[in-house]
Amino acid sequence: MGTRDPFKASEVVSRRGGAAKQPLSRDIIVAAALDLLTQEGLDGLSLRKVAAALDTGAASLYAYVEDLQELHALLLDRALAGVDTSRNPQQGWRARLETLLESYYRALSRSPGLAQLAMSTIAAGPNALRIIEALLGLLGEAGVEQATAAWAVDLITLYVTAIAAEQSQRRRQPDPLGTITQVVGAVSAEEYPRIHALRHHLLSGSPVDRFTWSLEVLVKGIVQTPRPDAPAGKAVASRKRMTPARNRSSSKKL
Amino acid sequence: MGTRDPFKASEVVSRRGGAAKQPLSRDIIVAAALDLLTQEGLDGLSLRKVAAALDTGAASLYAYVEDLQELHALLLDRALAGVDTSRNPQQGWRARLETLLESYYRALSRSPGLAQLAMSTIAAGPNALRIIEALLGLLGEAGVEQATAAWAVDLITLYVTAIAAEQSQRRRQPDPLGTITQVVGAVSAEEYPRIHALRHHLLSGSPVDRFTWSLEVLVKGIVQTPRPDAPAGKAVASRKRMTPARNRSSSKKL
DNA sequence: ACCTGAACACCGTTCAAGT
DNA sequence: ACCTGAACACCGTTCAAGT
Repeated sequence: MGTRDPFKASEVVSRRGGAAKQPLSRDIIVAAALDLLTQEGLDGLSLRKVAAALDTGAASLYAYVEDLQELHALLLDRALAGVDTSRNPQQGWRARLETLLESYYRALSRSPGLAQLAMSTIAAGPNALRIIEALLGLLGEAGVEQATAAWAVDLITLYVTAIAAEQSQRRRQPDPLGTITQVVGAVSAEEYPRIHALRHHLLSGSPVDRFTWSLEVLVKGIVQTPRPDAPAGKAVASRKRMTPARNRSSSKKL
Repeated sequence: MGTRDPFKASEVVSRRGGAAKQPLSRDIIVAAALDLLTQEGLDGLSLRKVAAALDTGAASLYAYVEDLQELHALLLDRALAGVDTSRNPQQGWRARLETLLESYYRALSRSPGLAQLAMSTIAAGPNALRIIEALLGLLGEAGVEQATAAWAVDLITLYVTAIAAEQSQRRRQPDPLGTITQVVGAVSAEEYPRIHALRHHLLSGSPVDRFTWSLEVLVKGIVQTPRPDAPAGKAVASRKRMTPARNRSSSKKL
């Protein structure tokens, strides 16, 4: 194990002969970790490797970071820095919502394993808060009651994270035997008639088409589904019978 | 500790003085792993510990299981065995859908870490297929066009898994500093006015209430949102009356 | 065939000791 | 104060050797 590996992979390497090590800092550590995550995926990310990339030992990182878990959280928030929440007043709430969530989705998909990491890390950094704030604003514009919007934000972000995680990892495995494709394609028509009949539909559609469709599902559902305990104030009077938002025809049974 | 006898935690322990080791088998390995997962969570699950519980070395497991990943997949499917897909013809599709998904959700929530595991494991075992098959049937009854139902199943299962994972891990941390509760509760009113204003709403609601609400959102959205490339006109336009999913006589292209 | 101890190449985290 | 080598207690996986 050569300790002096010229394997730095960071900006400041050495000026002349000597090894001019940059001073450690939270920021540099997080940057190196994100680099590593991007290049090697979640499994390739370790404190030891981050330390090695910074030409030090793993123990040194503990002066700046509590934990591997904390590093994960910092990593996630830094990755979310790229999400654009600026308002474009030209567009309606719906278009802006879609733009924002696509940006969110793309940020999580940028590095393999980032979305996976997001599924096991609570996103509560400044960038996550900025995104939530923006979402609340958009849902408000959409006329969603406040208490409902609070839950809706959770639902939406959870879903975007989940779908990014699912797809990031579908990409990890080119086509081993266990893949959905193989299983669904070979399913027995007697045992699972519906899966068999729909096997092509189940696998069809580009990620972006599915994403767009799912978003539409969520938005439509959210706009029409008040929280059970929502104030009966202006929009909804849902106490026992759930009546669709505003005044739709109340015929919808089943 | 000290829940069971010595250390075995499985049926066949020792008959007489000697240590009568049960023969290994896939089934026994998976059972031991599920035990371990239930008792110690995902982080406490390892091939070495499973082997130790079965009084052997980790290497021995490789005769029955390809991989840790494969063990995960087997584990997940075994956990899904408890999901009830039997039809109760007394109830409408909606009630049955809710029952099924609650059962699914509960199965994933039974062991800590199981839902997390599910997020990084493709569920394609017989029990997963059985659940998908049932979901397709229910969506068909709901009048959802077939191609749309195929995508909807993905959306629904992904969501149930994700919310189970989120909550299973919210339970892991009682209340360290980074928790959502702490962050959201202390957010600055100037920087994040909307989060601040809604901070109580954001945290309110029991898991089951949120789950039920989310499900309603999804179902309403799905019923009303055909796939972009779905056959137009024919069946479910937007919210017309549901057809009793009976007359399959008309030409069912695709 | 089935099983296994030992080894290999890794982990996160702690700590006494260095500067 | 900051940094570190070494150690501790773990991992998944492989393999030659045992029965």
